[in-house]
Amino acid sequence: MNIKEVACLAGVSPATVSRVLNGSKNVRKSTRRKVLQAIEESGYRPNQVARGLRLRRFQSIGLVVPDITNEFFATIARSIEDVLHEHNYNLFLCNTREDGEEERRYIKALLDKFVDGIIFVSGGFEENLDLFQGDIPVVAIDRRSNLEGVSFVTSANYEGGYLAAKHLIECGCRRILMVRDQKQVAPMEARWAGYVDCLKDYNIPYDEGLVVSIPVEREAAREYLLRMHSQLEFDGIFAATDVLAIACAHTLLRLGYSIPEDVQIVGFDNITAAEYYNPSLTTIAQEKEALGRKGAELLLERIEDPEKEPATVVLPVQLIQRASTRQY
Amino acid sequence: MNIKEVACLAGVSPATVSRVLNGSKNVRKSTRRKVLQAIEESGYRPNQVARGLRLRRFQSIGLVVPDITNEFFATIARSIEDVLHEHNYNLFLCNTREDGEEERRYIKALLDKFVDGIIFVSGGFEENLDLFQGDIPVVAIDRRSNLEGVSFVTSANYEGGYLAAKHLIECGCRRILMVRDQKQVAPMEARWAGYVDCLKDYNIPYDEGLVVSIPVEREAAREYLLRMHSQLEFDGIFAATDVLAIACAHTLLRLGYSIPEDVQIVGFDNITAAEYYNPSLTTIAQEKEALGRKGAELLLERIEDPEKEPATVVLPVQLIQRASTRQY
DNA sequence: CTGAAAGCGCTAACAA
DNA sequence: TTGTTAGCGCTTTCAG
Repeated sequence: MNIKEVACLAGVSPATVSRVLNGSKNVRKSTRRKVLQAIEESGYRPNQVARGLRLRRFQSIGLVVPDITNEFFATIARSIEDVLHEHNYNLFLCNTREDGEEERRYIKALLDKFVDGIIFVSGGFEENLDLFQGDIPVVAIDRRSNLEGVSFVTSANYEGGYLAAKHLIECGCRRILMVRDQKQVAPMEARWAGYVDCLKDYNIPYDEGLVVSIPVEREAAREYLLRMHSQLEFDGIFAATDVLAIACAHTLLRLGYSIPEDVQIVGFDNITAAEYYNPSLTTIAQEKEALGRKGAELLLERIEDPEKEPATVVLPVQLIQRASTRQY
Repeated sequence: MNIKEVACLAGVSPATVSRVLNGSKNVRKSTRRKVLQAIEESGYRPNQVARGLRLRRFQSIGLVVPDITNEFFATIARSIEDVLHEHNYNLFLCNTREDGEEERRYIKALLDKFVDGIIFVSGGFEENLDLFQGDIPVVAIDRRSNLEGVSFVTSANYEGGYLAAKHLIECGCRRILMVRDQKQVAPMEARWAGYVDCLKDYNIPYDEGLVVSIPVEREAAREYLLRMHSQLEFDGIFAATDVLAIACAHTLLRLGYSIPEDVQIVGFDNITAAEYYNPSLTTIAQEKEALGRKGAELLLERIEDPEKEPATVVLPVQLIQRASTRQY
């Protein structure tokens, strides 16, 4: 069933059907009624591929994430999808498995498929941004892009790092281990910088040996602590993600440490598991929903109005105090 | 840059470029070389929307899930995406928020966009399956569809329920609370049936009061236990999902119970949090990766060869023993 | 082995 | 207000 058949059924031309479909003003009321009825009867649904080819817009956008099973990315994906759905856009999901090569391949495939825009939450492969030469609107979430013409939504990571360190210090910690991603991506650097500056403000000497850079994987955290815990002297941990924080806590508990008595821990992200872990995890909460939502809104605005300037949005973070640090 | 321009550049017709692109045998070697070079030079990439319109295949499939932030669904989504990516297919993500109406809307939108197939992991709204009248291949994962022509991949849920109950009994439990989804979807019914049959086999009387049906939400589990724990007599819990199991454990620990000393708990799914929870959670593991992978493979097979019969695949489950039950 | 031409289903400029 | 027509970029007969 295509537009021509519907036109026949309604006794009008395809153009008129198209007009009705697209809400053009220039259709007589009685004609519109006829057409709508024909559509109803026939159960006709316009072919969006044909429409996309003609309009060079496909009412769909691409989302590039490193790992959809990571709750942080999944939450962002969901809120993006919410916004898109409200606006009748569809979402191509691209899961890059943290692989830069794959990321490139994906971006290319997306461009072939005529996506109207791309949201990019991916993994610090800034070189890949060369691929979109201003062809279509792009929004980067979380990890910065220094590319012209790309909108950017992120959390106040520096403030978060500062806040985490401050809280640990106020809870009595003096030797704070920072467990961070080895990748030098912007959010990570910012969290680290906040931690460093906070120590300085509180006159606590910065010890490079207390900063450990590892892959953001449970195994890496575990392996590191098993190997090093006895040689390290620390009374607090600032883990740059909750996943790392929980892996650290888990390992330390196994080793016989008490939390928060021997070691206090602060994470980052406020994933669901943080609340349900035992002991529940003090953490710096990001507004994950808002990250996605805002990103999607910025993208849609720029799709509808290409003149619109790219924007940068920084969302606040918040300390959520739970049982892995001492009350003060 | 389109096929015509490339053809010009190579000094051939668009048809020939198309032949090269699609690996047709009927192209002289030297011509092929010329064309490939022109493609290379121009950086030409075929427009997949135009191709899709022409071929009536868009090299993309739709994935319908209730909630992508649920690790179970996210893992399935990732493994599906893996398979699709290998075969150069793209994935439309549809997150229905457990809403039957939305699900309908999504399915329609997918069909408009000419997806070549649909994978359906969604929420027990079987009435929605009427929408695909055998138009395109459909695979249902996890929740059964009794529709003709739909392939089906699921885990051995009955066996899992049986296994869970058996383990608790062998660990000494006699009054086993089953906390289950109130929705009467097939996998849930099967887990419950396994539990019931196991009790029978071990001559333990079935007490209806020990089966609690609630929404699969942390809050619901917590609220229920807070209200009922003192009136209920139980020494074990079989929670029909790990999310429920962890919520139960969390609540009981708060109430002063010890796990596994006072109450032993078995979950279902083996999500990551199950291992990292404290105490770590004994659970029935599903092969989540395989669910998605197998589903995607079945779908692609049927897309490539529409004659292929729909298949049903049941994947095994496995008891993972951890600290929330006693050794025996 | 290669090219010309038609057409996938839709929209938009132009004519009537 | 409506219809006619051309064409989005591709593939595929059919001729040559």
